[in-house]
Amino acid sequence: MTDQKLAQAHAALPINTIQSGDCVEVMNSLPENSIDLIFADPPYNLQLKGELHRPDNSRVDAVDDHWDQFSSFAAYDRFTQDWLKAARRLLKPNGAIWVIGSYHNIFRVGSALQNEGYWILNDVVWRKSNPMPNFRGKRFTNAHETMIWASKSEGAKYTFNYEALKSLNEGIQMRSDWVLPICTGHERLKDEAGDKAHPTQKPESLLHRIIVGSTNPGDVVLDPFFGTGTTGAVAKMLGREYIGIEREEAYRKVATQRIKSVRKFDREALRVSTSKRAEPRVPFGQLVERGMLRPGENLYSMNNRHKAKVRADGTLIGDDVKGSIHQVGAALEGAPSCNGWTYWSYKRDGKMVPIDLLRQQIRSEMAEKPS
Amino acid sequence: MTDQKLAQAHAALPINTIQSGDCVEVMNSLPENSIDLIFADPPYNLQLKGELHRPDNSRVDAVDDHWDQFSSFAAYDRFTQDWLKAARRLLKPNGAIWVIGSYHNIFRVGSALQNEGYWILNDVVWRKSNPMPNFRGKRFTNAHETMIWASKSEGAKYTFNYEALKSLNEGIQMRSDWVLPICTGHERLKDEAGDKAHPTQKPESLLHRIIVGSTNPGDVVLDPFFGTGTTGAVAKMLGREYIGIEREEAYRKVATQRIKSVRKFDREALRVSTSKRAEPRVPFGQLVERGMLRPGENLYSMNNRHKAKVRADGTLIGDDVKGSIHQVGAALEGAPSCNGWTYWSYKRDGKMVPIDLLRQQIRSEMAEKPS
DNA sequence: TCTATAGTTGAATCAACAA
DNA sequence: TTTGTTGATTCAACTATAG
Repeated sequence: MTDQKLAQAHAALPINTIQSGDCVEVMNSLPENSIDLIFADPPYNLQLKGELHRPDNSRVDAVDDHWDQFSSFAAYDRFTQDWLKAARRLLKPNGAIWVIGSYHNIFRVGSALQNEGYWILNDVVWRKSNPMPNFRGKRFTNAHETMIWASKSEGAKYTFNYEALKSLNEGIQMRSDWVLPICTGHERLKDEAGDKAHPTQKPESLLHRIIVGSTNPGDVVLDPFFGTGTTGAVAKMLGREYIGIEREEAYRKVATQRIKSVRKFDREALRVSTSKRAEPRVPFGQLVERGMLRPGENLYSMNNRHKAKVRADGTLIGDDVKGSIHQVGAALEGAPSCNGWTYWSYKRDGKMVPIDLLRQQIRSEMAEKPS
Repeated sequence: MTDQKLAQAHAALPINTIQSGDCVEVMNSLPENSIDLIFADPPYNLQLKGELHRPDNSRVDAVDDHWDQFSSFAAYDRFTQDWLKAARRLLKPNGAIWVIGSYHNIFRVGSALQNEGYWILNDVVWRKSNPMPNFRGKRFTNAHETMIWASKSEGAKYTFNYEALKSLNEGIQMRSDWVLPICTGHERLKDEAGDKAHPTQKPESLLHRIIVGSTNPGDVVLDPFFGTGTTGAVAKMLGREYIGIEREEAYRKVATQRIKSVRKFDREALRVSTSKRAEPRVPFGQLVERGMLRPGENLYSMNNRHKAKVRADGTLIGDDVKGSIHQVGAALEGAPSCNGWTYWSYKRDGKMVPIDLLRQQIRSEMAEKPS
């Protein structure tokens, strides 16, 4: 499309503004088939009950905002269907949508997307490198969120910048799981009181990948739950146009200020923080789970003076001691610490084999196809 | 539960067998509230040709002859609702279910779970270390599958072997993303022709983690889509009982053969790390009764900022506060709660000794001579 | 200016038991 | 069923302070 035609098409749209009001009403007021990409971070309907404290007795600041309250799944489903319908009307035939959520809501969202005629292209998992732990030890650390990427309909020619994503990933095809840190530090916006401006601000790195991967420069990106405007900020950096919709004035204010201070990237700045991968940590338990060592099997110390039995949970049990490979090794040697990986061997065909060889085997498998 | 009672409860169940037939029919023929864990890997090919059947064994309306998205989803939803309903009837009140799927079906499954009254505990991502690449470069490498872990209902006391899973992960709390390789090599079962016996055989490592984490030895694990019996094989290894249901005779045959050759791990190897919660409760007053602490003696807080006096009835009295070791600790710290066992120390020979050591002493005496 | 240590925080459906 | 008591439980980053 020429610049002139592009300008014409954009003229009917409130490009690079934040609209106030209900997202469905605002979306219905915009022209159909006009948007290239929609990114949506809808309320998750967390349904939190009481308070939660950390083991040090500090209180967890929960997401208890009014906008996350729904009376039932049915009410949440109606809300979801309404905004997805309005969003789909806006999308160009070859446009696409990304929606992010957690297990509280993502299954409702995914079903609604399918029901409304969207065509799911991938679900992508955001694996958080620094999630909040499960303080009471009652469940798994909630260490990821799920994003759904869908085209307007089956067979649509959606945008996918395969090579750009591949180069973002050190030359390897981008996978459906992305390891990225949560939004903290200077990136996390604060209000006048110094508290977080928004309870669920998303990291720019996430939007960077999405916008680079599924739009081209000049495309229009709409975010119906704009919040503090991460979508707008990243879109502007990357030379895309944005339209935000946000009900809360406080959020609109913060977002406006934020985006104003964003500069469009020059080519040089377009590099992405590619954190160097450390050697992946391999838990000993994985050798057991994967059947490389069998529960009940004996391990033998390097000096052949001690032995210990492997248990199903990846701990060892020796004479009067049990614990990790490191703990048991240290206890048997009367040493303050011990590297269990180099201390223990197992027997195969009458020969002693260091368990560290098994770790190396796992590491080499992981190294072939990193994230 | 005693061994005798366990045997009685199991008598009504076809323990350690593979039932043939439609999973809904078979499940409805089993006694309610009898199963500890259900693992399900349901079919998820929505375009599949007539594989879906209702409880009455009638085929779900043709998906292949007149392709229609909505009727296809509706049919899959009915199928899902039917088997989830039958499964929930079977579960003990504190039982749990795991279901695995991909973006094609997992959103339907997750919504159905919530609609049927299950309570989602986590969604867990299986991050494949060696997935098949996306050859055409049109989407992201599909590098994960999603599992949903749910209890029978909200508030149920599901089994979660927190410490065992933490041990499997080298002492760090297990996260909701699991990095495990797909099933290949010797583990991948072949048919007579040398082709893979089943298209979606799951790795044993996956089931190892699930069964160690959410069952105890002797528990009954049911798999309504048994396939080549990974669930049964791992359950047997880990000293759990299994019930498989499978329509296809070819799969039943492979699974039977496979499970026969599996050896159960020895008893000691099956014992896993347990949490402190499982240890017997010791009233603080017992330390006073036994003369380990004298009435009138002072206890000192961990941070050495507070002290309190022990009274003959096992309560403490500090400045303006009296009550249990926990209540006084909480009051002095201005905290909502406090674990008095780890908060207080006493003095012996000029040194501070945590009172928790005295509790451990009592516990070890109890272990020697169980009442 | 650097290093070491202590403190803070993040979309969270986060207890069990006895009276 | 409700209420009160006991007591178990955290990981990675970033920020602020002290030395």
